Amino acid sequence: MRPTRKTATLADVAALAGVSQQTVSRVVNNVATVAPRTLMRVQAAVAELNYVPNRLAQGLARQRTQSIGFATNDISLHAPSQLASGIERAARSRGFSLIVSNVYDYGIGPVTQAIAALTERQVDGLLINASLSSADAEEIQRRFPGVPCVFLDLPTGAPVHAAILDQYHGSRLAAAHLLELGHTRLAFLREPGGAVAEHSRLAGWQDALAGRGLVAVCQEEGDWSPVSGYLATQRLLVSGNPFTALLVANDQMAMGALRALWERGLRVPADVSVIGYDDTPESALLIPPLTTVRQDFGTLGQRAFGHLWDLLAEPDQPARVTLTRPDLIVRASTAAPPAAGVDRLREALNVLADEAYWTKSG
Amino acid sequence: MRPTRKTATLADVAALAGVSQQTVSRVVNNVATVAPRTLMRVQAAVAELNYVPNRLAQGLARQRTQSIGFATNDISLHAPSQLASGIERAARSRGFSLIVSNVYDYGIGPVTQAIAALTERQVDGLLINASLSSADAEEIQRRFPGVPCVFLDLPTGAPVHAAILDQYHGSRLAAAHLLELGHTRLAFLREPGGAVAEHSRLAGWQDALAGRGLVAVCQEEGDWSPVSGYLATQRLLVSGNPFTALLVANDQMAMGALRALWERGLRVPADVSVIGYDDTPESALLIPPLTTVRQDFGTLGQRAFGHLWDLLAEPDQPARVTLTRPDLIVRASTAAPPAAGVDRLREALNVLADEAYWTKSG
DNA sequence: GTAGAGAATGTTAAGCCTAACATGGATCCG
DNA sequence: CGGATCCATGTTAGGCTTAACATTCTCTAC
Repeated sequence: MRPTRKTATLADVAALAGVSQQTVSRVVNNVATVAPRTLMRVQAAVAELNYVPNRLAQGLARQRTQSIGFATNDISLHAPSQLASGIERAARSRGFSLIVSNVYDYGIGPVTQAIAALTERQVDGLLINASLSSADAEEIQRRFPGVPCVFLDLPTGAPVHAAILDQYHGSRLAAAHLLELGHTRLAFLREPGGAVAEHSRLAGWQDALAGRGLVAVCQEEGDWSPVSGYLATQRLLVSGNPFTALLVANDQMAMGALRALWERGLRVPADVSVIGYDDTPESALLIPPLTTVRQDFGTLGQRAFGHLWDLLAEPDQPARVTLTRPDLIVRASTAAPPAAGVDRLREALNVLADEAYWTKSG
Repeated sequence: MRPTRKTATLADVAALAGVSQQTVSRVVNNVATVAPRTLMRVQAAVAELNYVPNRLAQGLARQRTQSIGFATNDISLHAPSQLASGIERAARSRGFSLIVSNVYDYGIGPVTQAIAALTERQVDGLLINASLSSADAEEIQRRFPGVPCVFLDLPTGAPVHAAILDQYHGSRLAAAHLLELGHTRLAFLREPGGAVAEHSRLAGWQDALAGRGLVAVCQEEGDWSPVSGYLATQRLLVSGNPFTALLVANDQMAMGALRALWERGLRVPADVSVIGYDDTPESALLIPPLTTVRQDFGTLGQRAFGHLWDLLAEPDQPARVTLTRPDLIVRASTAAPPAAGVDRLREALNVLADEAYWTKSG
């Protein structure tokens, strides 16, 4: 056994104070009554030895670790890092620690892996922020029985505990705004993997358009990064399907889009309207300020922890979904379509529109 | 005692396989030789019961938890979240988990608090990303003896283990670039708390200017956010001290600065040069693309974990600092000062320059 | 004066795992 | 054939804490 025992244990404190370990435990946890004299002696000993309970041993004995796991898409991204911050704040204020486990790929497998790393550590509960279908979420619940889970990115109707932003609603809002302005030729710059998730931002756009009998004139996929938005927009511009409005799955990609349009000499919103998603701190200061859908991930994180907290107290309650509806923030990047229609765009791009597709969707 | 024992333990596996716990432990940890027949029986039992070792118990027995703590400034910010991502990746690939603890304020107190939440959990080591002086770092080492620490934001000469970006060097680079272009009237938009840290970005600017006998024409402080950069730039513009170049402590604030200048009708870089710091994914796509200092926090995070990993294997090695020098990325937001000097700026702002200050610093 | 209640404290046995030592058998050698 | 050696496995004693029960002591009430 390693002899380098550096931190004091209950036994040390008990010996110094001349009481049993249990009494010290009672003092430290402030439980049951301890005689005032004893209390003082013990507190003095605790202070002198600088005693701090070992949470590992505590966890083993109590079968509660006061820690929660956060399995998330790459935490360096906007949403996950905001969430993490909110969760950590709420967790620590109640004595909980946060263990983070990145999900490195799409699909249920990588999520399960990430969660396994957390449950091994006996976390009391899980917060899961990964793009999952309703069925995936249920499968995960089954795979880790007895571990309270709150999901953060799910279809609204999933039969599990969830604290979610109604992204579908938000993206419908965005699309509706453009439709109301009179746009009929819309392009999508969708999120990665969005095509498969029924609650994706893409889905909201599609359904809003479908309500008017429209489909996207063209669409491309990005990876959330500004540069992917830039490149995808370039591809959209040369696709031969001119558009007067562009729906983008997040603000960072929208920023790249703004740049790509600017490089082609296209004015936003005079020639093309652009709408983003998230309302990052940058968005209001872009040129032009970006119309977008506001989501407050920090608050969502705190709320999600609150939900999990309830669940820890009463694990068998029926599945409950806390839904937060995002708001549309109308700024200066959207306007009515140009009177000249897509003429200017065509001209700027110097492309011949694909007439067949054109007539069909316009 | 709670009877809801859900996960299998070593004892369960041992009973099923008809061997001792120790033998199961040997199989699971792949240590010492086990007879092939026994091995198979045990593996079958492990698979059947879905046995996974309890890391809490393991940690208690081994006195090693295979977890590390990350004490950091608000993880929702650019640098911390990038760091966290890199650290988590490196850590998990070696079987370590990452516990995150936010530091909610400046100074050594909040850092100590954040760390305490981690050491209670018996983390094997610490990665600390908080703006600290050399003395603070030593104090922290003393406060948590026996816990290997690697610091991520320190003066270069600190006598502790550190993996740092030479921010001082980076900001000197930025200032030198502007000086070479011929600017003599420079303004600073510094980081929060920067005024007190000898290794701050502010310090690099100051020293570079001092090398030419210059001081900043005016300066303001931001909180890293784009909007703070916007507001601070507005204050700079009306301060009565015209400048031809603006040094900003991070790209997000620089973005706000760009906007503020644009609103006043000032062209970048024709009227004012702007230089940022970090090279965020957005920076290359701004209008104009931002000249900045590139820092790769993700890689730094991985490297820092590597450093800590070495330290875990051999805790008593002498303090070592891994220094990474950032690069200046010259894009389109910087150029020679306008021939007309600050006339255009004055005109745009319609202010009377404070002649006293003017003569002194110009 | 003594039963009974209640307060203050102690003792024991977990919680799940590993380290260190112990044992039993097979193998080998002179 | 006895003892040394090695392999495969078991036993015991922790690691640090808490839960559950046990004990002692002091009051109170009849």
